[in-house]
Amino acid sequence: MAANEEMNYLEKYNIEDYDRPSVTSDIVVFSIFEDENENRRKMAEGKLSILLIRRNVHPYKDSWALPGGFLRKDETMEQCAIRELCEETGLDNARLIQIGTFSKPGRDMRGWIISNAYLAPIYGENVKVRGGDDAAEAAWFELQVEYDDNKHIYSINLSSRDRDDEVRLKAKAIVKKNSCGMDEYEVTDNDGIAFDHTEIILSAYATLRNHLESDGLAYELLPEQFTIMQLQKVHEVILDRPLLAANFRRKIISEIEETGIIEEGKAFRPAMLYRYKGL
Amino acid sequence: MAANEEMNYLEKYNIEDYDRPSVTSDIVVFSIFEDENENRRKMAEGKLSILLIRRNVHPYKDSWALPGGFLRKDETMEQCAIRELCEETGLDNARLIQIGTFSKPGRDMRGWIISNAYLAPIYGENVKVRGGDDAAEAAWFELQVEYDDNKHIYSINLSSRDRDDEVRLKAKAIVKKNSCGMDEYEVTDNDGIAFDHTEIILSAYATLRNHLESDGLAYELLPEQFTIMQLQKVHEVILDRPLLAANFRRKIISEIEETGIIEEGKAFRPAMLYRYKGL
DNA sequence: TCAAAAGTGTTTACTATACACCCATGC
DNA sequence: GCATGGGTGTATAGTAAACACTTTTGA
Repeated sequence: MAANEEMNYLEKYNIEDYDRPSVTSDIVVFSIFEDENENRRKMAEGKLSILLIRRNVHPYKDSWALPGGFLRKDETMEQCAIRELCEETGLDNARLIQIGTFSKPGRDMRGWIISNAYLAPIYGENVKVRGGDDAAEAAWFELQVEYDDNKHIYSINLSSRDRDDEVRLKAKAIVKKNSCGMDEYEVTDNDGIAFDHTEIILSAYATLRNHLESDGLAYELLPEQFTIMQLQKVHEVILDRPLLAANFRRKIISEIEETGIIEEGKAFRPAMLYRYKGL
Repeated sequence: MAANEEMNYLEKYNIEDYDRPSVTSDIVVFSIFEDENENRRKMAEGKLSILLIRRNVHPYKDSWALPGGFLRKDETMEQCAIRELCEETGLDNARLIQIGTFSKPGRDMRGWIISNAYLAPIYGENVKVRGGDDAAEAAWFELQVEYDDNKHIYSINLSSRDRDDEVRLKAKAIVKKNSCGMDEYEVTDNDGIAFDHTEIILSAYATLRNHLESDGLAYELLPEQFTIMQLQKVHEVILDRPLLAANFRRKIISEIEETGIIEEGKAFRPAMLYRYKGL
């Protein structure tokens, strides 16, 4: 009886009667690339970078944007993000962390479009990036974030890697608590970053820093086998401060294990390679 | 020129061409209610409770569900959640924490509907709850969550407060890591909880525990002025373990301040009332 | 007087931090 | 030899946990 009634109801129910938004995922793909090394005695420094695509369609044609795309009917939000990430990088086993929902009315001039944003830390050394259908090209940008503690202003600088013509993008944003106590970024200056992607990048950066130690994200940015110093450099680049090697070793030694393999070819004492125990 | 070209493009662009989901917010409203006190010498114990509504429309007619509703064109996702919370409780200044996106195909038999879920810890002592348009009634349910460490199974028990006929809801779920390393709940048993709301409640509970200390959520569950022991009871109920009063006091004393007012009327030494300094 | 919370003091263990020191390597 | 990272030891400071003890209240 009740089941019958329910079936009747569902048949009459037409979801088209209500206004609906388009839903997208945007992904902030992080990777760390080693600089060219001028001094053989020193370890290479790394730069935190994110993947951007240059749009070849309107709106924001020729601007740089985060990779992402529309949610399809047969997939979850995460699967959508994984699919987009895979289209862009070929990687299909990355870890994704949800950053939040971006839904401010007017954020996309094409209409009512909301975005669920994710971050994906990857080891990008061997990854070939390629643009999707609405992108002319994809490129890595070194990310530099500065924070003015007094004015609560974040400045971000992005500069392209591996391109003949260097591209530089800049933006500034003020952090505020919104009406329900969440951090929110209000962009005040923007040079070359499409949509509200500055806010998404800043949120992703904050989430990456917060989840770095508690969630083992640093290991995603390294190959499966790595030295402790490589792991330390990842932490240093993301936390943006130097760490003491002796203390760092003791702190993380319990969550990694020796591979037995010893690194060769460096102009200093060779190090053991470790792997993540996976908590 | 370029601006003109962009305008032309946007005019031709028809967002209706693409398939779109309906988007809702669901809110897990937490509150702690003191039990009746049989012993005047003891402080009342509290029970963690959540707010559910009984659906009076299909699907899941007569089942209990989380309050929530459809996203409107002129609001953000958070504003949608605030609006729904206000409709249900009259509160318009609660803190909301985003739990995540629930988007599994088929999660709602009415069609393609995805949900962004939030949690809202509130001080509910004086709040009158009422159902919205698709709800026959709203009621508080005491929430009890148990975890089997070996089998990775969560059991949740909900039992109604302040109702003539006691309602009991139950469910079990297995925790797994999904393909991108996030925790996911797979419901194995369910008695009376609508949609995938068991998963949402479990995610909310985990988020509440995780953010309790780092984010000052405990203060949302108390009136503006409170004793340290009241604050400790909130922590104890949520973390589900006893704490030592002497240590707890020292741990949180730096984030609260004295009001100067001293509690009266208890059958034991009166306590200072404090307020949250707000980090 | 008594039970229970309010509040202080103290001991012990653990963790974070800083730094001194030796080792191993390629140039 | 020497600069640099690899790795160990150790002293100090701060925090967390456990517990003993005194104070204050209403019944």
